[in-house]
Amino acid sequence: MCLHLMSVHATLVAVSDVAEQGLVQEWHELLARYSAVFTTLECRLQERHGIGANEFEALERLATCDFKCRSADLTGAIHLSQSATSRLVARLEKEGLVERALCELDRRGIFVTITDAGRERYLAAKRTHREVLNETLR
Amino acid sequence: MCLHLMSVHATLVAVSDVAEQGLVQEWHELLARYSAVFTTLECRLQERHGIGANEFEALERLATCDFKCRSADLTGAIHLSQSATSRLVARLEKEGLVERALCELDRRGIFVTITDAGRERYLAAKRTHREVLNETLR
DNA sequence: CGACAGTACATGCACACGCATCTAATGTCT
DNA sequence: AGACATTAGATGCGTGTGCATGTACTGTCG
Repeated sequence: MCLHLMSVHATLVAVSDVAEQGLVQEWHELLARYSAVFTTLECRLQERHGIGANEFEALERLATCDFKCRSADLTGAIHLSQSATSRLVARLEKEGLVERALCELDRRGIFVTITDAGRERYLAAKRTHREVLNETLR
Repeated sequence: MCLHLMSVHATLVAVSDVAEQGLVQEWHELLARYSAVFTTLECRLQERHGIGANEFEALERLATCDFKCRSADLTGAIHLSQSATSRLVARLEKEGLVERALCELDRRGIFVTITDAGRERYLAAKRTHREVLNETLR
């Protein structure tokens, strides 16, 4: 009776342990995968086009979605904090790849628009980006 | 004839575009997934146990693999540069969670071993860690 | 043995990040 | 209209990171 309960308990523990191990393994694979892709992207985009992986994501967003892109929208698209996005936009602006425009309806917000130079840089970097994804995702 | 070639070309472009879009989408999902898990881990591990997600990975590695854990082994296990690993170990040591021991055979290297306090901290944090994985991985 | 390349880890440096906070503008409630 | 909470974005600050380099040690070759 007591043994019976113990074995049930042991089985349950074993089952949850197995499930847990699977979860941990999944996380480690996710981490390794992410890490490999991101590092390679960062490296190759930087050396060929002078922009980081996050900068590229922002440019891509701006190049494809074009209108109604407020700073807050970018924060949602790329996975960064609001402050990091703000500085990211500042960097891109300093490089002349984007422009900040006041939003007349809500003068607290700003519109971020991509410049011609930004679009050009994006199109060039896009090839490298896809190339890296091809190499590193499976 | 010319039209025929053009349509073949157009089809090939379309096919490769579709494949490319799939790859991009896969990358965005990977990024979003990683970001959600890591951020939550970082946040909850920090507030409950005073360690970051990378610190936890290092402790887990040390707690389970125990012997022959050189600093370089850690660099391989967690996805950080050699210098970041060095500082990570320094932080853990300052908190009394690990110890650095000289390696007699090769006096350039060091062995990193987990302390009792470190193992205790790890076991406590492990629950939180698994909990977060359960919540955020699907 | 002595010089010289290679390896393991530490460290100076610049920089990107998140958190907390600030500023300016908007909405809301009386 | 005036006071107060809320929101968008900027910024000071502390910290973690990668790159380049430094330091100590090992291995090899003449």
